[in-house]
Amino acid sequence: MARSIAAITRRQERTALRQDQVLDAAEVCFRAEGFHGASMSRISAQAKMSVGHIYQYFDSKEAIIIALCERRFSEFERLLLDSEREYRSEYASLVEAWTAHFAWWIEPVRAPLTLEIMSEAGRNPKVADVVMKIDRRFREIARQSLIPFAPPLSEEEIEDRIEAIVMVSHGMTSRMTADRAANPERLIAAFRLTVQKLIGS
Amino acid sequence: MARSIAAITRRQERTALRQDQVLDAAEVCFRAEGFHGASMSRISAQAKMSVGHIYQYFDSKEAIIIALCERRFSEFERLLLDSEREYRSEYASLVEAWTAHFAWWIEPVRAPLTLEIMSEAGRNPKVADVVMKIDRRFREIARQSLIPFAPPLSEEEIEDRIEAIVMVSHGMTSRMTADRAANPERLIAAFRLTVQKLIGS
Amino acid sequence: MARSIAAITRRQERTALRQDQVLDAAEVCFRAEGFHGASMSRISAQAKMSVGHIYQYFDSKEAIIIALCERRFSEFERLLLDSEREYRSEYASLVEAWTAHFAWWIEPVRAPLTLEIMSEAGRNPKVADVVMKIDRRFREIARQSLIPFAPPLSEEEIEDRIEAIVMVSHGMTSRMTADRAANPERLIAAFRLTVQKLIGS
Amino acid sequence: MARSIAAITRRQERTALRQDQVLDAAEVCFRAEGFHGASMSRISAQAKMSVGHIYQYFDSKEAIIIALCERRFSEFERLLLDSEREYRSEYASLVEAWTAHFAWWIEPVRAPLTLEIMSEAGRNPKVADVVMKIDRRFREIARQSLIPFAPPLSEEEIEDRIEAIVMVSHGMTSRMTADRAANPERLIAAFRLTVQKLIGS
DNA sequence: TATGAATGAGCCTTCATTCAT
DNA sequence: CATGAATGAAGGCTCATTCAT
Repeated sequence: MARSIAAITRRQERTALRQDQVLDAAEVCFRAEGFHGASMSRISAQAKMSVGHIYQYFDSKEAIIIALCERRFSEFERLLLDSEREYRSEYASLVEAWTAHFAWWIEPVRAPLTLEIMSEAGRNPKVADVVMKIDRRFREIARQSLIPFAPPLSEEEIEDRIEAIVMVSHGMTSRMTADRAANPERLIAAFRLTVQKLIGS
Repeated sequence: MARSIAAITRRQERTALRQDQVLDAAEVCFRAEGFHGASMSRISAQAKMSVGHIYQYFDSKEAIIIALCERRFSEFERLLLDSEREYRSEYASLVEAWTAHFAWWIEPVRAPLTLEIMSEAGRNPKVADVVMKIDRRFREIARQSLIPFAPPLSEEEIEDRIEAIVMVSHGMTSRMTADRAANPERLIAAFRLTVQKLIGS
Repeated sequence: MARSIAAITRRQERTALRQDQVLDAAEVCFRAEGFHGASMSRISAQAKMSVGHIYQYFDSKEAIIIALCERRFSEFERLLLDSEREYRSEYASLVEAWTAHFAWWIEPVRAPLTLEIMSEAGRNPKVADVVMKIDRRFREIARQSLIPFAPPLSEEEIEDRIEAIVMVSHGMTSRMTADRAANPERLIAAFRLTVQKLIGS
Repeated sequence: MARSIAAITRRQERTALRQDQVLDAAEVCFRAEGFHGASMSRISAQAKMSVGHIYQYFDSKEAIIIALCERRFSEFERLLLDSEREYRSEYASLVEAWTAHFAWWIEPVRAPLTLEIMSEAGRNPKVADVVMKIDRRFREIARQSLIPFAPPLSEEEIEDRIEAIVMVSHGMTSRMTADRAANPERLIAAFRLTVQKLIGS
């Protein structure tokens, strides 16, 4: 029995490993060719697995897309939670924490796929759901961080500020992707400035 | 002779008409399925033209994509130029003018395709070129509008502000596309707030 | 009435002119791309006529192919007849006359299309008919030229020699086309040698 | 391990089998419609394989054409080598050996495709390369066979004779293809006559 | 006479997915 | 568990031909 449980666990681990192997490959392909441009056969080559084998871990190409979105956002969520504890209700610290988070988003290997996800969310409800989930999650956390500054701010003012920050962060991703010449540091500087202005006293 | 000139003119008009007919159809299809998801045969059905006929006006599907990007951006440029004259160096007027412009961007029929364009720009240099052109154009205009506020602002501070505004505007498009539940008015309110904070005294 | 006849004549001349214009263009295109590879639209561009206009002179692309074959062979026939009178029953003169004729065939602009015609004749009965006609015509003439040498040759021996000469001439065309490095003069030398050996005493 | 090797071998055999299946079908189609007239879908029907499957064995239609040329010529080369040993420096034997070889070429299922290959070689460098290779190969062998007759012949005279023989052989193919009424035996008789005259004492 | 706009069938190729091994 | 052979629909694009002007 105990042995059987161990076996099951081992199997699950292997499955998780294989899935990541596929997702890593898919990420590379999707980044280079987009969701529609990438092909299962190229993904399988990149993953060094046979096509048939991939279908043992994912029902369809779309399932890979969804899983990739989820993985992407759960990484971000982990990042968010890790640093949440360190937030103090100090203005400077908050600005820096957010700046750091969104710097993560625009790392050149990340931005293009994120944008592809947002674009796909406009057509594919499943993708839209994943996006909406992380969006809500981030706003909760952001709200908690902003409440210490609340006294002078109405609830609505807080929401506007959060929306604004979400928008700039999306915008960074977009600029980073669309403009080969974009300078990440400049984008981050502009981001920091915006956040400062928005939550500054 | 006069007749021949008239004939040529008429032909040019018809060509322009047909091209627009294709671009309109392509816009609908691309919005619904993305650049790569849409098929020439569906575009041709939407345009009520035969596939072959479309190829008399555009060399390839990619050429349609490029033309669509250009059309999109030239509309925006016209909007920009039309209102440029009305800018006064009044703070309120400037904020409102910009808010109006970017409200144009996020009209629900427009945003998804814009995001698709940005995403495609990350892979397709030709699309990236078109995007870069309009980006530069907008920044020039924005710079002129911001100069009256310049005294207290260094050149670098102006550039940061422009970059920030560009980012929020991209972010509006992204949010509008990815979040079916997004409320345009809220997005615009957040946009206005950000601009106010950024160029406010 | 007389005027009407003149008008008709003029029209016929114009028609012939136009047809040649098309055939010249088709020859260029067919040489470069083969019968199937060449397109009516490219032929029309080369001919500096509209597609529709071409269809006023030829019923179909196939009709152009047939007409081209006929023109090719009637040129050759004219060449043949022109020099027939000069044949004397002298051995040297005959060899030289034939060598000259077949040198005409392998001029680099001519050979590839001839081979294409032979290949097409294998599938297209109409083309085969044209080929057969010129073949018969040539053999008649050749037979007349060989009769002076007849005394020592049986009818069958004459036919074998003619067949052999026809074959070498086809072979020149094939070699000239398929081997970019082929040296026309060497081919002609080999042709002359063969003819000498065949009809030599 | 042994099993794995056996498996690999079996796979290779199957691959070779499938490739031949495709080449056989392509040969039938190309013979009937030419390289450019034949369609992949018709080839796939003839091969009783799906189109997609064919593309697992050949990169493109052109690759099939090339492979077919190579197969054709390697069959001929094998024929050549097989009988090379039997050559004796006897005149009669040589004439008969060559006659037999070239009789192989003009078998009715073979000639049309050979001619198509020669025609295609005029446009397609890859095909031209294959043709040139077999041509060189044949000439080497022919040269060796002729050397015993060399004493009275200069090197140049040998080359002329070889060229002549090559030409007649191409010519047989051309005649066989273009003239439905051509009698193979007559063509072979004419071929034999030519060879006799050329290498006869 | 002359144009080229218009058609849609057909081209080569690639695709996501299934299944025998 | 793992492979890749197999499918055939669908992809972008070109074609010969017709016809309104």
